[in-house]
Amino acid sequence: MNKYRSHNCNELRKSDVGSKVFLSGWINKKRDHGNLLFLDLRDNYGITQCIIEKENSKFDFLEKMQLETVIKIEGKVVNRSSETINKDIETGEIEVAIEKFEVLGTCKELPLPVFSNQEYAEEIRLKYRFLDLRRKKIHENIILRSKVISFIRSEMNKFGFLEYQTPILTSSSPEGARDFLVPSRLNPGKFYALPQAPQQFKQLIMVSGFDKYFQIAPCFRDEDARADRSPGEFYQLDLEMSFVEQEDVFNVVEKLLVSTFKRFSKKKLMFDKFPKISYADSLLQYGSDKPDLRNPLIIKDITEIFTRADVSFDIFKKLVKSGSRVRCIITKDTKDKPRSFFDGIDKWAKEQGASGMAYFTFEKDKEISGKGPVGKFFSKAALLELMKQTGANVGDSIFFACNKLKELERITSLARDKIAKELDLIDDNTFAFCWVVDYPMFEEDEQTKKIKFSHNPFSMPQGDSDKINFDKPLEILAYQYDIVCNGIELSSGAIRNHKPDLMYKLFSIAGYNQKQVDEKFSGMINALSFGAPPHGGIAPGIDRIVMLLANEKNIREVTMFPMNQNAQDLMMNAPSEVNDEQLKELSLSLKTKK
RNA sequence: GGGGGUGUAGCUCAGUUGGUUAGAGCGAUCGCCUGUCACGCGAUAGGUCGAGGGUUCGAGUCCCUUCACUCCCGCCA
Repeated sequence: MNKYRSHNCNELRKSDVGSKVFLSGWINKKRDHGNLLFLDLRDNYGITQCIIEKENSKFDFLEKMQLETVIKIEGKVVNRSSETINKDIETGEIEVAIEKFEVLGTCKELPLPVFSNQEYAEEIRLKYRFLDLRRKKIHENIILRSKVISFIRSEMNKFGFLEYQTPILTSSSPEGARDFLVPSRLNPGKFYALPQAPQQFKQLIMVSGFDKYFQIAPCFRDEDARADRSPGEFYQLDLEMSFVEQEDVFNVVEKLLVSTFKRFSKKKLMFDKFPKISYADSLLQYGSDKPDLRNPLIIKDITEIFTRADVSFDIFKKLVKSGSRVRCIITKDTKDKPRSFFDGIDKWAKEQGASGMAYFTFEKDKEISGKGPVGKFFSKAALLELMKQTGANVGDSIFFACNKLKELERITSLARDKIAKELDLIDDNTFAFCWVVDYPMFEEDEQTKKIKFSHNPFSMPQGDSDKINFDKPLEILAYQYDIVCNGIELSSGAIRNHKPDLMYKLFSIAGYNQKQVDEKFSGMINALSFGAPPHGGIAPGIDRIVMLLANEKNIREVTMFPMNQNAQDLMMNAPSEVNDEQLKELSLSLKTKK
């Protein structure tokens, strides 16, 4: 038995009554009755109520003790009478009668209370993160994160994957996010970059013949933060496999995510076998490549209707003639919804920067009619055709918008979400995973109109490499895929291009000549020409998985020591200035000096 | 880089149309209280109303500038 405790604060039960124990922990809460003091002692494991009476010579001293002081108490476990049992804590049937105690760590007046369910400003939570982390909810989130990570490690091992570390100091890459740079002392004027992901290394691990790799890998990207995106660093379950097709990667990841989510959440899984949706279909049906499949609403393209002579909705007809499209969302059996519901959506759409959402409800008295402000513009035949194309029935309503494709996708995607929330169609107690597949290899840069890689330049294009039509690069699809859960992008991956010739060809379309590719990706391209196996992988985001499991909307709630939005660590004061000596060693001088 | 929100006691917040001495709960300090588990009761202390400037007889409140935090857009293969 060690000198601090015989038991932890969640261990004592009725069967321990009568035994003498030592407990150490934090004073979570005191309830002072003047001649009788209740003191809740807390540690990582739980809470034990301790009591002391006036007769004890230590009473006055203990009565004055600050909350969050760390103490060791010595005493006897006693039974609680039935009416004083606390069912909310696991040790609630007993309490410890304090005989002696000792202060192990004093505590100043608290800048933020630990025992409270109040919300605090993040600034103060991050500055005193060690106090914040004592609080129940976040303490449990961090423990959950640890358990999820160990579970994933053990599952991956069971699947035959081995974990390998890859360098943290590596080279800057031209594609993707902004790099964090680290100046080299031994190589003046040169810089390392922190890896945005171990992308090239994991492929090199495959070329090195290791077959199945994984790593809980830190990734560093110098981009602006969001609620679900830490500035600076985050973690991925990075994995890669040799001699595999897309389907092999899917099988591993599906098994892993299903077992992880079933183990760590009570929510239902909508699919054990994740549906696959092509990128093109996803944009059409959901307006986004991150579809929330809990939402049953589907977007349909009804542009053709607006070319009919018996449709007189002239504003839309004119826009359609100049290249805009019309897309709609059907809501089931909404004929009795109040006018305010429909106008609310229209008003909301305008607030989102759209020109609004038109709507009407399909009604039938003797004949089909469209009830609503713009229903009158459609003939009976047009209405019937519209119902046929969209699957709408009498009593259903239609919301539609007209715009250029990209903007139309944006607004219908938002509307799909908004309408579903208004109608309460999304089951918050469900996880709906899906694969988004068949991403295009290239896309056109909106500003420069140049062709660029749409995702990962190392992805394998689909089809026989002899037969790919390189003259129409925007039509080339890649074996590139994403996992989406409840509208959140969890990860993306690909079957990689392991053929150097094909790689040069694809890079040339994106504007890199052979020499540039050799320079920028020397490690990779060199390796691929020495017998590279076909391989592929994926990298699910650990932080977002834990967010979903912990039901948190903010990534900082599942991160132990996060930085704030300006990428500062308020507790450690990072980043900080360095002295001239350090700069000199690194051959650096600062342009801006305060 | 741009847009929105917030900023008042250690913490969480209220503060009316611009009006005289800026409030509450929790916490702190002191006192009372032997069965609480958000214990209860009483008292006391605690404020550069984020900062600076302006309008006004008078500003927490209105205007301008600025700072911090946060959410979003851009960005993030």
